[in-house]
Parts: sequence; C-alpha cells; structure tokens
Amino acid sequence: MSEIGPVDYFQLFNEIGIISQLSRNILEARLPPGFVQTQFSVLTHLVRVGDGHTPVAIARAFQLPKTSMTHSLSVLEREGLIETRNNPKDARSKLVYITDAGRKFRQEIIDSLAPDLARIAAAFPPERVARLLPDLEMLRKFLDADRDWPAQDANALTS
Amino acid sequence: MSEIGPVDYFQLFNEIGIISQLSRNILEARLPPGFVQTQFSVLTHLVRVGDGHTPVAIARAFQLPKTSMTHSLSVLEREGLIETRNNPKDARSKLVYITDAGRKFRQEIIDSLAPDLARIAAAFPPERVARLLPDLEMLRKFLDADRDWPAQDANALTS
DNA sequence: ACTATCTAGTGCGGTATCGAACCAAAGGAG
DNA sequence: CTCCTTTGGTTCGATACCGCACTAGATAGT
Repeated sequence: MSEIGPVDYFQLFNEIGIISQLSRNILEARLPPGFVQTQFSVLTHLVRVGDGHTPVAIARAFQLPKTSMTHSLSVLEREGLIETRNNPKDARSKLVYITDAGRKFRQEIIDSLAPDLARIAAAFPPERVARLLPDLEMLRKFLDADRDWPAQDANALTS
Repeated sequence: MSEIGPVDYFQLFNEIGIISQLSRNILEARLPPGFVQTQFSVLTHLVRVGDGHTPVAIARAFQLPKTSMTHSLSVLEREGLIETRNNPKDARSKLVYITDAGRKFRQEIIDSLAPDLARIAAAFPPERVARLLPDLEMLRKFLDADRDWPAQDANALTS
C-alpha cells in the first residue's frame, strides 16, 4: 500500500493554492479595472452572512489582518458600495452595511460570470462539487479553529 | 432534493480561497521575517519540477504575471537561494537554478512545518486527502487549460 | 472608583503585486 | 537579406497587503 506522508498535504495545499489563484484571475477579468477579488469577496460576505457587522469580524472571517480590511472597506466606501454607521453598543466600533449600489454591483459581476461558470460546470459537474464541498468545509473549519495555536505544544497532541 | 446552481460553485471557490489563505498564514508563520509564500513556492517548484527553466515558464506554472515573477526571483537571487544563468538557446532568456542554500532553506522550512502538519493530519486524516486530491487536480487542470493565460497579453490578441 | 488589561480601528512605512510600456532577441514571410 | 510579429525580461507607477505602533473606548480585578 502507498505510504502517506507530508508530501500529500503539501500537494493538497498546492492544488488549493493554484485553484484559488486561477479563480481569482477569472473573477478579476470580469471586475471593472481597479477592483480586486477582496472587494468583491467582502460584498459577497455582506450579502451571504448579512451586514451590520464590525470590520474586525469581517477581517476574521477572511483571515486577513484588520489593517488590510480597513483598507478594503475604505475603497468600497469611497466607491459607494458600502456604508458604515456607528455601533450603538460600542463607541470604538463601526458597523458595515452594503448599499443598493453595492448589491447591484455584485449582482452584475455575478451575472457576467455566467459564461465562465457554464464552462466550468461543463467540465466539472455539480456532482463533483457536491462531493468535494463537505471535505473542504471540514478542512476549512478545522484550520479556522486551529489558527493561533501555540507552536510549541503541537507535539503534545500527537503523543 | 437540493437544486444545484451557480451558488455551489461560488461556495466551492470561496472555501478554496479561505483554505488557501489559511495555509498561507500557517506557512508564513514559519518563514523567516521578510519572506512570503511565493518565494517558498518557487523554491518548491524548482525542486519538484526541476530547475533550469525560464522565468516565464515558472510564471505560467503559477499563473502569475511575469512581472511578479521577475520580482520574486530577484528577491530569491538577492538572498542567494537561486541563481540565474544565460540561456544558451535564447539570448533574451535566463535559466533559473536553485542553489544549495536554497535547498537547505526549503528543507528547514518543511521540517519546521512538521508540528502544523501533525495537527492537521490528526484532524483531517490522509484518507480524506487522498479522496480529495483527484477531484482538485482535475479541477485545477481544467481551469489551467481553460484560461490559457490571457491576462497580460490580452490586448495583443485583440488587434 | 481605580487601575491594568484588552479590543476596535487607524496611520505609517515597507514590501508585494500587477498592468502598461519598453527593449532586445527570435522567428516567420517575402 | 529586410520587414513584421512574437516572445523573454525589465522598469516604472499605482495599488494591495500587512506588521508595528498608537489612540480611544471597553472590560476585568480589586
């Protein structure tokens, strides 16, 4: 039987990284010049998870530094795609809301992606997506929970 | 029965993007300050695929613009982890080789990742990796072939 | 209340990424 | 050969990303 080693995990993350890069390229080819994936992803997050959350909460959801999120949100706000209001529960904080323009913007991008999705779906049928998603979700959730693990205690688990 | 639509593909790429981001964070936590994932990935590519290739070839393998690769390679060369030689077959071109220091550097990173991999393997067993990899590979190969790299020379094609 | 600690968000500086433009060499057509 | 197109690589400018340091407000302990 085939030995299973760290190499397979490297390959796993390698494939995932490349697919991530490729999907980013596909998306950004449909975005207006000057926009990048992050901004679209934030809009999608606001629609899917719901808006009215704080910038840090959004940053955590994407596993990005809060400084990066500050920047992304400032761009989105400058473009009128989101708006921020004061957090009545916390004077330090802001709450992020998507605007109608933001929803419209996002929907137009999604519509424009239809041909790309059609090509992908033709070669990689939905059944495979359904087969893939649970495992990916599980992996993502573990890594999400595992982050910021104290490095030196790692071996304590394996023994 | 659940209808299968574009949403699932969005979710697929969403999960993949987040996992990519998380694995990037894990790796960069083990890299010496100032190094980023790209540089490590290039070294791994040189070891796995073999060195002696041109910068554009490497850029294509990562689906990155050649300008980005120029930058990454210049950093790696400045640090003595790779070296470039003239391409005897093409005077415009260079060939990229990994140095002994580069191999050593990469191996040390890989070794330092062992505790992380141990935690991941404990929660996400190798069987799941084996189950996941073929589908991911297929998806990656299709996307790779589908978008045959229009990004930077797109305008050259339109004329 | 008082103090220490923690958390939300921002400003700044440095690096990464990438598109546009450019140059030089290669390749093809006549 | 000459002309034209393509290709490998770099430079430059603009934006994205992120660590560090900081302020203001919240929270916990006593």
